[in-house]
Amino acid sequence: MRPGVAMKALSKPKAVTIYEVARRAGVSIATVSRALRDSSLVTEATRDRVRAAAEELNFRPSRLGRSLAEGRHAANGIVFPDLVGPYYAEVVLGYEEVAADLGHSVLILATHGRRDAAAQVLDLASRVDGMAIMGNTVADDVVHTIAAARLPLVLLARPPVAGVDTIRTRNEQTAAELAAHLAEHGHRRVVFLGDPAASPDVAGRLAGLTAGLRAAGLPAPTAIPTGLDVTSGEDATRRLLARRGRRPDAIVCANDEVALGVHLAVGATGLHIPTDLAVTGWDDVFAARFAGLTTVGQPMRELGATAARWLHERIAQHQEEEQDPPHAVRRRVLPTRLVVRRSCGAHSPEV
Amino acid sequence: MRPGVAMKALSKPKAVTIYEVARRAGVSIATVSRALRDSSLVTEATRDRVRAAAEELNFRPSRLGRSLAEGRHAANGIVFPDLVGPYYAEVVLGYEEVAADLGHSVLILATHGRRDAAAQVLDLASRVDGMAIMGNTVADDVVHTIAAARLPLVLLARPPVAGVDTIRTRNEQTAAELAAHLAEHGHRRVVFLGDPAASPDVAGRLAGLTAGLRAAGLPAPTAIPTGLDVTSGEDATRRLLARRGRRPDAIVCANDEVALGVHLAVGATGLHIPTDLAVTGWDDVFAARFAGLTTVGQPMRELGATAARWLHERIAQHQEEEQDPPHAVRRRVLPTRLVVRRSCGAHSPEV
DNA sequence: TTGAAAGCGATACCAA
DNA sequence: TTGGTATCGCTTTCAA
Repeated sequence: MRPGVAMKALSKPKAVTIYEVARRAGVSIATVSRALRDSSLVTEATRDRVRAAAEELNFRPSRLGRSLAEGRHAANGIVFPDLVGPYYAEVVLGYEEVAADLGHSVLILATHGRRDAAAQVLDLASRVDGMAIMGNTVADDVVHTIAAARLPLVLLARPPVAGVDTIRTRNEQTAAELAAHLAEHGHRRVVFLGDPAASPDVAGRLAGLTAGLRAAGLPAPTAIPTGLDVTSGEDATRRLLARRGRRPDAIVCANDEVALGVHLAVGATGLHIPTDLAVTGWDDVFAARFAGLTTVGQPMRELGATAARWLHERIAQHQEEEQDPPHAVRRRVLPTRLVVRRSCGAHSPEV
Repeated sequence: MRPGVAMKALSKPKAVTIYEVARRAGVSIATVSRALRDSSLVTEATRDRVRAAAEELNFRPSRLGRSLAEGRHAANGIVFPDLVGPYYAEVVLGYEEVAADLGHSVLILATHGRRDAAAQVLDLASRVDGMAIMGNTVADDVVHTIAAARLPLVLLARPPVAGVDTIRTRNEQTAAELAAHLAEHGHRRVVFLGDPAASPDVAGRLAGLTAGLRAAGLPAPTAIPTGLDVTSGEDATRRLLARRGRRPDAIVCANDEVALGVHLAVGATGLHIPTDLAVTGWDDVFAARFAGLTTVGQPMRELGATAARWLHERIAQHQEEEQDPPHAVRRRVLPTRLVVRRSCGAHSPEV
């Protein structure tokens, strides 16, 4: 035994290819390919022989070779701002589950507000047969670029772009309901915590709130731009309560984490929710239930699942159809529902 | 204008390839490749010409072509059971963030307890340069198969496998601390809600609890196999409280969702936590704070981040090094910490 | 500095 | 039914 040779043999482990299987089975690579893909064009005997050879060599076909030849990735992607908080995780979960069932691998990309997000999204585009893009992740021109390249696309929780499917959840209308509810409970001075510029959803909620308050004969809410996490909610609340002048009697938050931050900060001051101050959130995250937070529930799982389903259809159409007229652009707004708990001053025992 | 031709032109949109860029720029494809990848082997003039041509044609290099030629995917994967609950989402987030920073795309795969999980994982293996596998997703033999194929691998929250890196969080020791804490508060009759067979983590927690109680001179806990979600916790609690005989005075749960389920079910009976019954969870999810739940915090983000970092190192080593001796197998157990809140009977004002 | 051509690992067409 | 071979789109020697 020559040690030098043994050493060499271990370096750069090459994967087993279809050629080796062919040689071992004594057939051509074409036959191997057919045998392994259950083509009816091979004798049972040959197929078994090939199978055995593949088995012995522990052959796993290269995805790259396959995809290049087939002209498809059998994978698709989803782009979201971040995975912090339950909201995006739920959407991604709904997406992954459906996509996997439909035979696609799933690539995820969290942009984290990075400046080079566009480049990352473009890179992702080169790895998939289609992708879903959520909220405020990339600018419209990037979406246009990708759409122009004819990559199947679905937009989530984002303003529509011409020619591209879009799914959103209802913001304005339910926010108006929330406003009406607050008005009924006698709240007059309403503050909104959230940055409408940060996300289309937030903007919609503020718009609906404003409209709802107006309809109840109340003044527009004071909007205070705030991040979407707990800490932002706490900080904003501390600043707000430290201000001189009349205290607001209701704080409507852009999402539940902010509202829970408010909850914590208010608790620390000795003020009581909802007696001294009403607080509401949005999303109905798991924790909202335990904090008794009035909020708005939205079908996050379904949002992701629908996106995956639509995307699948677009991809299938893209790959199969020869004639051009693609079916009409789809738009859908999923319903949301007001979830009343203690924090808004209601006295229903609902939990 | 001939409509027929125009129609035809629209079907099967072919992507722009390097050949067209080459033709347009009046150079060879080799030069295009070099120019676009900032090789020092091209004149500035040529490079600019190529760049311009690429720009005009809106050329995006094919990932498949590139990867096939380079022999790497520039992508890696993470396998987890599900994305339900905050735990896995956090781990995946930590993973994605680091992996993206290191230039890898991320493929996710939730096995959802499917029977064909092994096949899915094997498929994933053919799409990545390395992968992280969490908890109870696939059997050890699948892990062995993948490891044998020399695909870089990191195991998460899972018993070690020979030759493969593993990262876990501390279970036994902290569970024993928890037991001691409960004993101090005078709890004697302890029930454990969770299925040790379901996950190595759960088994570790039960083992630590048992050891801790024994050390305090108390009998072993009664273990009731339970799922890991809220509903399972509620159901188990209802059954437990309906049983005749002495009620337990502490329920230790395998994770926070179960504990919060207990919380809800107990609340519905009119019993009071912690006066009538102590309850503890595990994970310190966001909601635990608002439910006043005593639990154990673990660094989920860091778990994912570390996995991504280790995997990156393994991949780099795998692709670059010629000589064989790979560096030693790594094992790490990340620390966890007891988070005492109201639900265990402590009277600390901590929130 | 540039170009021709040999891979990379499959699929699928066309003959045999 | 099988085999030979072109093809997918790129990277990277090897020559010029």
